[in-house]
Parts: sequence; structure tokens; C-alpha cells
Amino acid sequence: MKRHDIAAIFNEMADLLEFRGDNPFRIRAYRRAAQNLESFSGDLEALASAGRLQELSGIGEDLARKIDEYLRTGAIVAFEQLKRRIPKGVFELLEVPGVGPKTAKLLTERLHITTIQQLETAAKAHRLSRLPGFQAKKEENILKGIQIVHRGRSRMHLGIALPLAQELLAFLKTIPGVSRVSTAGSLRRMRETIGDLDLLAASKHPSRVTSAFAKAPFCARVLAAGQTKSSILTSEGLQVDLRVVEPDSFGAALQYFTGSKEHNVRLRELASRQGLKINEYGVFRIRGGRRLGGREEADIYRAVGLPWIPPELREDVGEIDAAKAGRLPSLVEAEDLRGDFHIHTTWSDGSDSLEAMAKAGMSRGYRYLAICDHSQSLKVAHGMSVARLRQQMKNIQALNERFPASFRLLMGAEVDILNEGKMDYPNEVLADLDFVIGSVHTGFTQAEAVITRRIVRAMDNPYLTLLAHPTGRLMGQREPYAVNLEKVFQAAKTTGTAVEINAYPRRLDLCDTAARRAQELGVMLAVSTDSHSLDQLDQVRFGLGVARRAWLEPRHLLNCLSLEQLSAWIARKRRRAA
DNA sequence: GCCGTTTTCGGCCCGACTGTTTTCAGTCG
Repeated sequence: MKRHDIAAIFNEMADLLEFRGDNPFRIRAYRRAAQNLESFSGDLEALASAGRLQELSGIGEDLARKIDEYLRTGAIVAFEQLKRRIPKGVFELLEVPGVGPKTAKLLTERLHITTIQQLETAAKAHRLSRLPGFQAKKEENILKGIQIVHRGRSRMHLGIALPLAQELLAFLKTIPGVSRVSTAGSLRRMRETIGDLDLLAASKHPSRVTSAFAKAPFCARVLAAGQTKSSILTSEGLQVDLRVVEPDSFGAALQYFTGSKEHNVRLRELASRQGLKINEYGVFRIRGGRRLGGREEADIYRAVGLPWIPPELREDVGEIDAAKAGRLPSLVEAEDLRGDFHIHTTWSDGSDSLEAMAKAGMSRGYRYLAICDHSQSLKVAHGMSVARLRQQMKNIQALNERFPASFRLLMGAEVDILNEGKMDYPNEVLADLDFVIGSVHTGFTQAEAVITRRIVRAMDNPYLTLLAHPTGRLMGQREPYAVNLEKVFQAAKTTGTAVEINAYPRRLDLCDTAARRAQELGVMLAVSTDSHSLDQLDQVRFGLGVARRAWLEPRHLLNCLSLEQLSAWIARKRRRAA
């Protein structure tokens, strides 16, 4: 995708300019343009050939010309020139916490240091203290920063970060004088991975809280400890930032600390045009300094004439304009979900029985649960033969007779999509199922055209209701396969096939931006957990996070339908093929 | 480099913490 390439170049140009100590607002313009290109979902080349690139927000005369240049020639001369003027590999230095562009520049110009390795050697030999503004303490801090880099500051997925955050919040609540606590930052926005953990607390005596926090058992090292703010490293190497404010400022601080940074910049710009100032203590009139609120988050938005914006939308991807126009989506909530479709049991590779899963579903208030164990060719997961599947169907029917009418188990299967898009059970078997999931579990390295055709053909099958984990990615383990999602979405739309947001925290597949694109194209989506045990039904919250970040409303999700509506939706595709 | 209920030039979000400063620059979020 050309727009990703151009966005990457603009981001790198921003880095290069920052390193040179260029005008910070110019740097921001490049970053903002890059972000807007990333979230733009239309046809960039069509826009360029119509000479309308400047209609994009953050793109003016100069950047429009650079985009044009890239689309015509495949390169941007200004970028190539900029790269040549800056020593290669120097960006490595910026990865060290505490080393910014100014320090990096000093290190390369005065000491010819361009790698972290060289920096470490120089710091240990006390060669840095020769630099202006450097003394022993700063040298020491750089060495500590290098250690952090070596330990690897890899991002943590939500499935680990969220439970951990809840433990830390529970600890904070035990500190005397703490009246309110919350997560903030990317965790509260439900980003799929978290770099560091941001927590917020309200107290009339902030410094008592920060000092108790720094003495907590999970705290391995204190990175910074002030009156109202402290940063620590846990023994697992995770950075936790805690901010403590007066109860009266809790909402303002939560808004500020939740971000994203880009969202806050937009909001504060909007405020300053109205003669207002927003900071973490509240919202104020610039003239006279009168405070207009800040105890609740909604105070801040109200002051600039906006409704409260859900955290998942705060990425500066159009949410502020939507709020202004009164067109924020009514995001799907946990209570809107009436069932789950992707459930494994002891009949294949799950660890709980049909009945146990059903009861867990009922106790969540679900109206239906589709049991979808693996199909015959997936031997490693104890895929079911046709005979075993038929037996399971009988057992499900018997269970349904015993269940209250308000709840149904659906007879389903997660059927492998074989080569050339053939399904792993014959159609006469699929026809007897209530719900059919199709997934790819083999041939992950197939070329884009091959794997895309394979999936698109499978969706032509009238019995395939839901395409599961459409890219096959496993964060930190396996890259997505080379599937062309745009073509998959087109096919999903024309065939009436739903596409999954798999809630398993390592998958989150589709991801937020892809799910938003699918919705824009009119594709029906579903949040399902891929549960292999009872407790995994809870993981729906991670999928819900993705759905909300994708701006989805209940009407966009198959599992917000009533059982009758769901059956009708499935029947429509089956009829169309007949 | 972008952009306009303050503007086509002069602004551009705002504050905490650290180290080395006797008034502030650099970094971070």
C-alpha cells in the first residue's frame, strides 16, 4: 500500500529533522501527515490525479507535492538528501531512555558515537563527562537506560497487561487516603499491546501515595519519584507510571493521562481557539483563569462544546470532528452481545464439556452459544470425523431439550479451509449444521494470490457463515499470512459471509483498523472468543475493545442479533446459493 | 510545514521531573 510507504517516509523524515534540531512544529506537521495517511481509507492515487491531495487534513502545498512525487517516481528527493546528511545507525541512540535528539547529536558530533555498543563503552570509560552539561550522574543514567534497552522493552499484549493493571489498582486502593483509581494510557484505550502501564489515583495527599507506591513489593527500581508522579520498573521489567492528583482534578487528569497524545493536542487546540486552557488540573478561561470544571472527564469535553468521547476512539482519527457534528457512534457494549460463536470443547482440543460451556454461557446471560470444534483433517487438535460430529450434534440436541427456552446451543463446526477453498466436510454434512466457521490452519506461507483465492472461494460456499481469524497472526509468534483483506471483504459483502474479530489476546484478528475498514465496506462482523475453556469466555472483553476501536455499533455485529434474526441471516445466504 | 470566529503571518498543548542550572534546557508523556 503506497500510503503506508509514504507515511513511513514522513515519519522517518520527522525523526531526521528532530535529530537535526529542526523546528518542532515542522516535525509535528510531518508526523501528523503520516498519521492521517495511515488512517485514510480512500483511493490516494485517484485523489492525487484529481489534484485534490490538499483536501486531506494536515496536507498542504509542500506535502501534497511530495506525495505526488512519490506516486510518480517511487522516491522523494528531499528524503534521500536528508538521509545522506545524517550518520547512519544513529537512531539506535534515541532508543535509550533519557537520550533525546540533542544528546544524540552531541554524542555523534563530539565523540563520533553512532551505536548503543559504542555509547556503553564510552560511558563506562567516563568519556562522556568531557561533554558540556555532562557529569557523573548523567553518565550513570545513560548506563541504566542501556540496560533497559538490553532487557528489551517489548510491548505486552492486553491479555497480560489488563489483569496485571487490575492487581496494581487493587494495591493502590489499599493506600490510606486514595479515593479513586483508574487505568489510563493505551491500556484504557484498549490498544492491542501496551508499552508501559499508566495508572491514576486521587488523593488529598499525593506525595504519600507516590512514596507508598515506590515502596511496594512489586517495585524493582524507581525511575523517577516526584510529589505527584512516579515511574517504576516491576521485577518483570515493565514500566509503570503513576500520577496522583487532588480528587477535584481526577477527571481532568484522567482525560489528560488517557491520551492519545494526538487526541489531546487536537482537543487543546480546540480549547485555545475558544479562549480556554486545558491541563491535567481542569479546564480554565485564559482570561481571568476561572476554572470551569475537572472533577469528571465529561467536564473537559463539555467545556469545549463536545459530548464525552469514549477512550477507544481517542486516536485523532476523526473522532473530534464526529463529536462536533453529533455523529459519534453508539459503540457496542458488553451487554449488547447475545452470544458467542467460536467455542471448543473436549470433543476436539477444548478442556471443558459441552454442558459446562453451555452453563458458563447461560450464566453470562447469553441467549446462544455455537459449539464449533475442529474438523477432521486437523489431527493435532483432535479434529472430529463426520461420525463423531453427528454424535456431538445428537448430544447437543439432547442438552437443548433440558435447557430453558431462553438459551440454545447451536450445532456448529470450525471447518478447515483446504487448498483451492474446498471445505473439510462435504456440503450435505454442513447443511445439517446451524453454524459453520471456516478457517485456515495450513499453508500459511502461500503467496498472496493463492491464499486470497483459497479464502474467497471458501466464502462462496453457501454454508460458510463466519470466516475466523482472517489473517492468522499470532502476536510475537507468527506473522499474518499474505492474504489481501480488501478482496476478502469485497467477497464477504457479496456472498453475505460474516468476518470474525477473534478475541483471543494473541490474535485480535481482525485488528482494529481492518475491522473498521470491513465495516465501512458493509461487511457483517462478529466478536468471538475461540474459547478452549470456561474462563476464556471472559476474553470477549479484548475483542470488544477491538470492535469499539473500530467504531462498531451493535448493528454491525452478528452476535448482537436475537436468535431469530441470526437464523434468518444465516438462511439468507443459504437460500441465495440455492 | 500547516492553517485561519485571532490570522495569508505568526502562531502552533501543556506540565512534571531531572540534572546541573543560580533561572533553565532536555526529555518524556
